[in-house]
Amino acid sequence: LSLLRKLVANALVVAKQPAMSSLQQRPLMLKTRVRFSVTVRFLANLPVFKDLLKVKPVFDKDVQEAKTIKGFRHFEFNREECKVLDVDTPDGGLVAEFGHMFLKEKRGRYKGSSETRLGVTEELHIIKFVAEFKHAGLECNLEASSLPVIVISSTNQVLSAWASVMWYNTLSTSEPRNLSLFADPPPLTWQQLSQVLSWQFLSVGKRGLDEDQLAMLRDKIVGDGPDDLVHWSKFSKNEGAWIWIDGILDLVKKHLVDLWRDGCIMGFVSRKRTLTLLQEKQTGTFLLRFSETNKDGAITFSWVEHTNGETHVHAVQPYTKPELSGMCLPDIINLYSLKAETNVTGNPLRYLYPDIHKDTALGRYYKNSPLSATQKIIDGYVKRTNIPVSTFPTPPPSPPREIPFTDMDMDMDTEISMDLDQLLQELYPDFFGPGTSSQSFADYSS
Amino acid sequence: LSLLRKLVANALVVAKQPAMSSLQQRPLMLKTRVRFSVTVRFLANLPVFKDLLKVKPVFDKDVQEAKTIKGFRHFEFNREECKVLDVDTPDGGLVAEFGHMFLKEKRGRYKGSSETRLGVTEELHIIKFVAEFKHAGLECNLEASSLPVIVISSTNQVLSAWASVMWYNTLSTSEPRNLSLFADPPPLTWQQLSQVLSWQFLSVGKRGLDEDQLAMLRDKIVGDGPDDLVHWSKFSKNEGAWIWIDGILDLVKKHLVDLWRDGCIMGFVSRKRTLTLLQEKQTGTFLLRFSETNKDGAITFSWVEHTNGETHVHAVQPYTKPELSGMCLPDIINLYSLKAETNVTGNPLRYLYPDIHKDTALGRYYKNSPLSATQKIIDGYVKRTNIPVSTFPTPPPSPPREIPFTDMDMDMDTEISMDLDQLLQELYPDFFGPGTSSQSFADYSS
DNA sequence: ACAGTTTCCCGTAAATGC
DNA sequence: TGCATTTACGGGAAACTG
Repeated sequence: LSLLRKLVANALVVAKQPAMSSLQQRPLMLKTRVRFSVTVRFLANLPVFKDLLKVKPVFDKDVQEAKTIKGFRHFEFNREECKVLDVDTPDGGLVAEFGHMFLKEKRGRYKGSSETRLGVTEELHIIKFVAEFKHAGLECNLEASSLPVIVISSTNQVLSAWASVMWYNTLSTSEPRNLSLFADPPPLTWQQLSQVLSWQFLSVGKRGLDEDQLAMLRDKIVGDGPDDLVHWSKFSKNEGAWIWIDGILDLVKKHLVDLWRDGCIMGFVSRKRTLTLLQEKQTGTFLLRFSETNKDGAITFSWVEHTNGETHVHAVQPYTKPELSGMCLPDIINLYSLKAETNVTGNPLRYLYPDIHKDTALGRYYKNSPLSATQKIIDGYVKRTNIPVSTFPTPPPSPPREIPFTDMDMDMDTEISMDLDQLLQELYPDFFGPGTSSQSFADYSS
Repeated sequence: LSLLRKLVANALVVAKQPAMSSLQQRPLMLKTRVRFSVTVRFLANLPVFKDLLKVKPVFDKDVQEAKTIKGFRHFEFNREECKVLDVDTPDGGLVAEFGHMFLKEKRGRYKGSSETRLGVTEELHIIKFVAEFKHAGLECNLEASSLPVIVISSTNQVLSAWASVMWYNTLSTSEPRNLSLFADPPPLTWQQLSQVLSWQFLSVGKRGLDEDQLAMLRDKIVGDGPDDLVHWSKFSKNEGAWIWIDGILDLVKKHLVDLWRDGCIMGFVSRKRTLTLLQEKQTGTFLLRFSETNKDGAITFSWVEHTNGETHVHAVQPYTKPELSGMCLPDIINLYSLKAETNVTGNPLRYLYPDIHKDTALGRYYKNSPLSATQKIIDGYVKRTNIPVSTFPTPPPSPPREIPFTDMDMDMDTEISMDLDQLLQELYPDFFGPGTSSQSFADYSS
């Protein structure tokens, strides 16, 4: 999520007449000590007022919350500055642009006795633009308000600030501006939240979430509670859904935009459903799904194998962002190999679910193109590629496990995994003996 | 290279008596807008003076160069501040510590008519500490000078600043302090430079450079000129030796400290010498050498192969820092495999030059330990490793080429490589036909 | 002691200046 | 215009602070 650095106040409103402002009701995000610019536009397009209107930005003017919410932070601009509204060249309106502005915190937070206490990314601030208008004995005050602003001091707060943005935006389509929204934040219906989440993927990856993906998310986030409501604290808290989804959004943005846009990634599918879907398909059918445990975004592929009348579904250890920096997912899929002790190697991945040949689905994304593959020597050096290899997993697939957010906890999750490993060891002791996988390639010329 | 952030002025000298200062003659590096601290210590250990000495740091006081060298930058401290010398708790000396200081550039460079023009990392500045001493009618001025200071504004200048530091330090062991050193910088003898370079490796990797390594560097840097002198402009310029060596230092620091410290890396060996050394050894003998073309530090391995009475020496495409972040060099060596069309795979690397088995030399650094390799499934996921693979390079090794810095130029170098490829293609057309290296693994279950 | 919050600063990219 | 130098700021980590 890149920071919004351009704050545009579209309206300068005549005092006491809060007309206009057909603004989208979205809060903005500003980082202290980072430059931004604001443009104020006088919507009444009257060049007559030229040179008569002096505008000045004021932070949190008349904001009640600043004096009632305990610990509410105070900020100020780097400089006190007035600007005269001038004619905008293209369309002739009156504008003033404040450039090179930044925000710094003023010492002395409000230490009221109020019981409400907000996290910094739950504080909603306002930038007001005030202007005096004096002409021919007439005198009146003009005021225009920016959208609500969330002020952060570090990029590590973008995550939770963005959660606030989404929550506020969704609720503000129905309610009027409420800067105390997070003092007692209303829940969202799943219908509302799912739409917002889908938009995030649309915005980052040019494709929203489909019914199946949303259904999986609904199971994880809402569970089978009595109602369809998602509560703010549950959504935004450390182990909540948002941190996980945001990690995936970032993963998509950095490494999977094309694949996601073209619908190659099923992504949000439970293990259980993966099993159900794949076991009916032919050997070599695989699908891509996001890790449900990795908080930083990770993706794995699962594939099905029918041998000797048995059906196995396997899933590879999820790939993380640093790993995908080394090799893109299509190449990984293209090169992935299984290795048995007998040294027979092969790629178990053949058809992207439901039945599209992997080269048809992903061929256009391969970086290791056949062309460059013909060059075995470059600049006198022997070329090389990394081949992702697993040792042949003949044990059956792990039993599916569901991890609803409602009760999710990393420690518990780890324990489940341990039990699972133990179970596997009991069922298939042969596969857990002392192995030699890292040495079992035939030694060269031996 | 991490920035030196602690500037310690050990001496406060009575005016006109530049005694003491058994300081190492090393310039320091300071970055504008980055905090540092200075401690001034009054070496005459007399607590009698307590509360009588007020010290104040002044930047470039009385520095002639600031007024004679064209474009010389001016700086000032973030605040004017005097401090009273106080008793230092442990040893009873008089000290004042200036913390939270930083430097910012003052507008208005000196635009003298002098013909000398220095790069910013060639400017040598001074911080002086001045004190007035008044007692019983007596009055005198005390002054102490810091070591020379190189002021940079970005970490991208550390590279060339460090070159200046080395040059200055080497020359200052014989000459007195000379802030105009780089106006007409004297050359260093190879003897001097080689010692400095060896120190860099000692400092970064706990092991200096041996005779063979220095001989190779001498060939590259001095060539076979009439004398042993290395000139500043040649050393520090963009295509000079330092940028290349610094890239290697950084590579060692980030990914190869252990290997370097234990002497596993021959590193500075020419291609020609690599050929000579390896062709006498048994098949599977390899050595590690740094890339001579990659400016950001890269390492490759060369190995020898005797088959059918022919001897071939091959070198793998060099590994860069980002690649080594994904897998450490010992693991790469341990897992490296050659692949022929017949699907026979194997690791051609067996003995670290001269004849140490690779597991003996590198085994302790393997991250993919046999223990973890026994686990084929983790948390229900199939484990995986990346195996670095090359397609069998049957053509003979590339003809050795020497790249002396004296005439080195990247463009030319690239052309040489192109010619080399063309040559290889003419000699061994079979190996440049349409290949299938990325698909030639047997397809799973086909 | 600790968690939420801010500062610090490297390293890269972009902007600026000459 | 190109190169030298500075600024900008994301991101990770340390420092702060109640």
